[in-house]
Amino acid sequence: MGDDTSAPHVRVRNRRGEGARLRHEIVAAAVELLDETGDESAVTLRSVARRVGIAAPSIYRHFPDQPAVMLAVVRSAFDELDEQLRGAMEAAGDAPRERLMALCGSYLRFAQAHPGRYRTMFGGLWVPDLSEGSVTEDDMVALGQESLRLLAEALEGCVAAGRAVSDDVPADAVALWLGLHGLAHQRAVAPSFPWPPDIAERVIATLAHFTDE
Amino acid sequence: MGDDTSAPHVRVRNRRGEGARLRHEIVAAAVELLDETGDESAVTLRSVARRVGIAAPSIYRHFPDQPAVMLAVVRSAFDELDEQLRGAMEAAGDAPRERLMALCGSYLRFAQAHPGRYRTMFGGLWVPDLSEGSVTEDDMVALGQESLRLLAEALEGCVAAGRAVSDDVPADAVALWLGLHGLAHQRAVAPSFPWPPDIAERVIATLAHFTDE
DNA sequence: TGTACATCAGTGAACGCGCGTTCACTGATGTAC
DNA sequence: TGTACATCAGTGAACGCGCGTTCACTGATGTAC
Repeated sequence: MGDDTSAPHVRVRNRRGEGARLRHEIVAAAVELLDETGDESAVTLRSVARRVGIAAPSIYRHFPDQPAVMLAVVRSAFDELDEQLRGAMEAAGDAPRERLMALCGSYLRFAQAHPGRYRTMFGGLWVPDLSEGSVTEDDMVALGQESLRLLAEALEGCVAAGRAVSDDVPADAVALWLGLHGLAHQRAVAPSFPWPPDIAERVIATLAHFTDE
Repeated sequence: MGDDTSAPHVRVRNRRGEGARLRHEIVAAAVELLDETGDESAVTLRSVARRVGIAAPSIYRHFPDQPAVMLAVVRSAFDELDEQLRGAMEAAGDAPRERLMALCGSYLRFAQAHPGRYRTMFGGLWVPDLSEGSVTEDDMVALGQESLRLLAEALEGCVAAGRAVSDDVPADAVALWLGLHGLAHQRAVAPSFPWPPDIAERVIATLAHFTDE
């Protein structure tokens, strides 16, 4: 398990103009390593290169340095989460409470399906030294914003329809997200904890302030 | 900042029978490094040795290997958290709701005062390869239990006094702890996030299911 | 239609570094007689 | 009271490793004429 010897993997070199494909392969391989090991320090330029089947220096044709690869990994993970959340909301139809529940369920499912990625996205440890290097503060601030926005929107929908109460929707959306995050994160870190079976519903229903009927 | 050259620091060698003192110095230095860098991968045997002012191999007189040092660090962090929580509850007097609020406030304060330590305690990344090495699964299961127990106890006190409602105190205690953890963790990771000023009270009061008056 | 050439994708060898760990050791401190 | 000796706390040099990164390069692919 986690054995690199399984993939000598003769690579076909990309044609001219298609070199950018390698960029995607690099990010995909890094995501694989993250999911398999659950440890961002296992995502090194050399391990990624081995996984892709290229020489390590080839990565420098596509990324300025190692933190840039990690940023691309985290970006793609957030993109995937956002996409999954939007898909779940669309599939849920128009009933506001069901939409919110679908959103929350989808969020938790993402974290359970990809614990290593989730932990890295929100773990804060991959964050590079911002004072130097290729990654800037601006690269990072926007990252978690979209999922929180969707949550606030769904909660607002419930409030508008009288299915939930709130004196401050943005603040309650943050509170709800914190509950989701606490559960998602801790489940990713300690899956063997004796979780109460209804813990997700308990957290969500409470923080959403659903009305009774 | 974070410059090791500042401490050449002539050490006085311990007398016979007092060698165990070095053990505490090692753990304390590791905790310092963790608090300063916020990065558990900065806690290496060599960096700890530099900080203490000893040669790296000296650590092996007191710990079997590197993961054992990390375990000792995390253990001591949990002990400190438990102690702080108990102190806060004692200082809070007998009113159950005030006791619970003091407990939650103390928990959040610990995380804000030591973000690096908090992230490491609950981040799950320092966890060594349990299949080999000196750290066993038993070493780990008990770690977060005590603070959760205190929380359940305080919540039960509120319910018994009619200051909170719950159909399942242990489960609601877990839910409350998840909210606290989500807030504590995310604040440690992203302090620059625009937190609503009353976010802590909002999370706690909601998940505690306080009764109205 | 042929050919010289620029470009592009990727390589192989090497660098210096910090790491965990091992080994045989040193020298001060206490103790048995 | 003196001294030989065991023990204890800690050391210095060395090992092999994987890492990020640099450098000069190779050879296939497309393009200008």
